[in-house]
Amino acid sequence: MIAKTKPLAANDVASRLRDGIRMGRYVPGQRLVEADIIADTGATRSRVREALQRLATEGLVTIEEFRGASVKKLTLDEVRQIYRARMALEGLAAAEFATADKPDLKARLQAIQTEMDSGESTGDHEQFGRLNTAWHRLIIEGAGNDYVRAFLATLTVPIYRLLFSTFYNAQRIDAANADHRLITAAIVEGRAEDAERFMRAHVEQGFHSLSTIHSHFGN
Amino acid sequence: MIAKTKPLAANDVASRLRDGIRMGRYVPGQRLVEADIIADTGATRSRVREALQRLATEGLVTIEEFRGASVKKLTLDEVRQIYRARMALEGLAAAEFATADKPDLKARLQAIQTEMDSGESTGDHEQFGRLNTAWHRLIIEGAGNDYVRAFLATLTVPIYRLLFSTFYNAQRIDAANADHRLITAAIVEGRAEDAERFMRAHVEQGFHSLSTIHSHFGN
DNA sequence: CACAGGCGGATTGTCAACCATTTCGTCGCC
DNA sequence: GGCGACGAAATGGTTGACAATCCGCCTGTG
Repeated sequence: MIAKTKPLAANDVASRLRDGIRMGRYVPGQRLVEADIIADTGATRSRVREALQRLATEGLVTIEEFRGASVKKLTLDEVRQIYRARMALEGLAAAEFATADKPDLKARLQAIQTEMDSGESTGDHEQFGRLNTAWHRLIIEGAGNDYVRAFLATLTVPIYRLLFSTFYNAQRIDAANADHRLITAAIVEGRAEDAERFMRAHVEQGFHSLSTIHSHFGN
Repeated sequence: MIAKTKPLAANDVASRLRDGIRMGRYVPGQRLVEADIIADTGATRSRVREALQRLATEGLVTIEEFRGASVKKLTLDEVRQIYRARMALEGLAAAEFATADKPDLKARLQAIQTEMDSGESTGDHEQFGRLNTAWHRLIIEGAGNDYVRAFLATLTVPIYRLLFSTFYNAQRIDAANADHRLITAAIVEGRAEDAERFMRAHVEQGFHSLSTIHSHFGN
């Protein structure tokens, strides 16, 4: 990479805002005022506007005419739709990864799995959350489908905080890890159909656990 | 719609370019010069640039630094990835439509089906192409999942011309329509699993028919 | 005191002009 | 004919300005 002294490219501003939304620094419904972002990032207005446009096409923020950008609020039904799409796409990814001939990636998946197993009942939800995202991301990478990867990336961002909130229950962690074990084994052993079926069930289960907690879903 | 005297919004410019790419007015690899688009559409440069940026994030065009935008060339492997993603998402859409309680939409699907059946062996590939797109689009709409709809929209645009090229074979039309009949029946009768399985097989078959013709796939 | 209406600051939408940087064809020279 | 410099063309990006709109606040009236 090149170390530029330039202020900030539009991509950087977009990434920064994306992270801010993912990490909960910006809450749903909050307005993203151009001038504030300029003050924060030092980017020019055109850059900021371009970044906001990009986030809007990703569905992360909504732009209303003369009202500007605000972090998109998710309906429960929209969360459901996201999970259905994830079900189909991550299921596909698991199946493709299983049939792919990528021993090194499969070894890494197995490594993450054993790490999750070892720290399973410690109840460290933060560590499990990290391993969980790494596990999912590795499967997506293993599928080798860039379109699927891009779609899933945009699907995962708006529900990132919600994902973590489900793991505050130790029982849920154990259940999720049991799913993970099944899926990891199926992928490593090349059983594509099993991998897909288990992954779909896993994602669906994730939505059910989530919808029982659904607290914030503004209107 | 509102009849504005304004020149052209960025969205309009993007749609126009999208249609141009879909219809083959712009061929893969062709450069999209800002000044030409300005002359064509009457939009300002900022609009045009914004539109091109948007198309770039959609993956329709590639932007190289100081070289500008050009219509993206698709590798055969990329086409395969698109079809795999379509398989998963349209399969999901068929299943969701089957379980949904939308009698009017299902009736419209049946209507399109009978129209396709009636004109099946006439070999009118253009009409079949139109009905085919209407059929697929209706199923996506029937699923009621906006994320899936958006993803499939961006997936379908770059392969639109290729879709039509497979229908220049009357035999292929008959085979495709046989698939359609199975899927339509499954959706109308609410058999979600069948609808999904048949739709996945249908999309996969579409890729196979296409890959036997693969002539243009620059590099 | 309640409320309708207007006023002005704040924010966004849009454009035009400007300059730097790079690409690429062309022309002259060897 | 080949090669290098030059300049037009195209893009990347910034700045400033102005219009349109929203929203809080203030005032006048009943």
